Amino acid sequence: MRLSQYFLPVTKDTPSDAVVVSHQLMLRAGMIRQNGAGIYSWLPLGHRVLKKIEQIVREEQDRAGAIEMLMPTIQQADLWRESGRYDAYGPEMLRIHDRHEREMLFGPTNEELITDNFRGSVKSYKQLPLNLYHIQWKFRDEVRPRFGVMRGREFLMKDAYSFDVDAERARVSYQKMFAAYLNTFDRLGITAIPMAADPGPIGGDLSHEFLVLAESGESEVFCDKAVLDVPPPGADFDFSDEAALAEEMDKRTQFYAATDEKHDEAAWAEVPTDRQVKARGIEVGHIFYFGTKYSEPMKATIQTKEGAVSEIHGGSYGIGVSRLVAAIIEASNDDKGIIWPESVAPFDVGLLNLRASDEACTSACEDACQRLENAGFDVLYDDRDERPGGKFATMDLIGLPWQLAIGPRGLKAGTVELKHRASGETEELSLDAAVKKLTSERA
RNA sequence: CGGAGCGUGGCGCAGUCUGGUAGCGCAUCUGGUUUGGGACCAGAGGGUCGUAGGUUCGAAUCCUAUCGCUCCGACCA
Repeated sequence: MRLSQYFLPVTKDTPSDAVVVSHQLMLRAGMIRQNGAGIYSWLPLGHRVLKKIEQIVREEQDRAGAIEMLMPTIQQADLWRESGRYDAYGPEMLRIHDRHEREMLFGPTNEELITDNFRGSVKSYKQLPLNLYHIQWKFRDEVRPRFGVMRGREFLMKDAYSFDVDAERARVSYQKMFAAYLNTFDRLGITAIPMAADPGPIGGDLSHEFLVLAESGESEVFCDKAVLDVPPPGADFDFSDEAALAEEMDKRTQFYAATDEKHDEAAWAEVPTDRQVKARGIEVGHIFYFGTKYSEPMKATIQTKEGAVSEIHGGSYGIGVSRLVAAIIEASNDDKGIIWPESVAPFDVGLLNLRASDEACTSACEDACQRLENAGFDVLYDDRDERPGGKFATMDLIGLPWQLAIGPRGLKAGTVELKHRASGETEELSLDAAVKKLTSERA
């Protein structure tokens, strides 16, 4: 992509409305633009990141056996009446009317809708277990939206819903999502700690929030440092191995980890002092088992092997996709700007033409661009005829993993400048060597 | 919803107290000089001061109402 033909409205000044670093950087890097409180347009650069995160989330859900579908953003009120949540949900749910004065709502979540989809088609235990998910925009009329897309009113969420024949099988479904979440966040380049959460009406131990440690986090968290060192299940993990699934969960839950809501001073005191981590965290995922909470009022039943009619046991599993964009930035930035993990960077390489008015320099850049793109890299090529200073600053701001700068001075010596954004390491090498290095780094 | 603050060109701000019809920096456009880490010179375009009333000869400035945004608190991916 040529920067001269792209839409990347970066700014030097920080908009005064933004107080947290991720919000400031997203505005400055031209990723988002505000429309109203908690409502944002995703500009091209932000959109690319959003889509990359979404894709990783999708791949990991698929790997864990969940099946993607898509439910509408606007729903009829009927189902919510049936579940009893139309009244229970409160003003956070945006209620609207269509032209016939029918009561509608902009979905804040989808338990009702998915349960309705399910009960209409699934009648037998033979069709279980089932885990259906979608990645869709939600709207919650938050009392106080803030921090940019961190707490927006409109936000993109992955929500999965599991259906099982009984509580025991539901536990396995839950553990699959637990493991999938660990892999997902790992691939996104962040450490998200699973923490005991309020289990809701069913009780038990099956509710966890996943939190990324960051100063601007909205929750206070307490955990045993050891939980941070447990490696993720990994790409080879076998989701059909139930013993391994249970173990992945146990490996972490053996250590103390809780948000302020669930904090237990007595248990905390037992954590060795040198391992106590007290910090702030951003909730990026939340999973819970809710049993028959929806299947009961909505009569989502199946026939068991024995021929009995039984309510299914459900769980739901959310990941805040749009929030993750901000969370990743919170976890990875410096005074110059964003530092994207390679997996979610909007482009792989920023190519800087240091002297666009120079024919030799420009043709060298074109050549480099072509070669990198042929090698499968997404390249953002700054081909504008401008002085170099601003180009470097812009590239640092938008935080692409690699910067390749080509100018007449280096060309005379046969070299280009390759900089690794995260480490700041810069080296002068031939274009061939640079392309080779990037290719091998990727592998 | 309770408390605090703010709305002036795309962005950051000054001007408001002490009314006299709008200014600065960045960005943008033109021409020129430049070009290896946010250049310089000259020129130009762009706002009628959130909106609506009111007071006044005259309102960005005073009064009233209203809309919006931000921050702190209670809730959530």
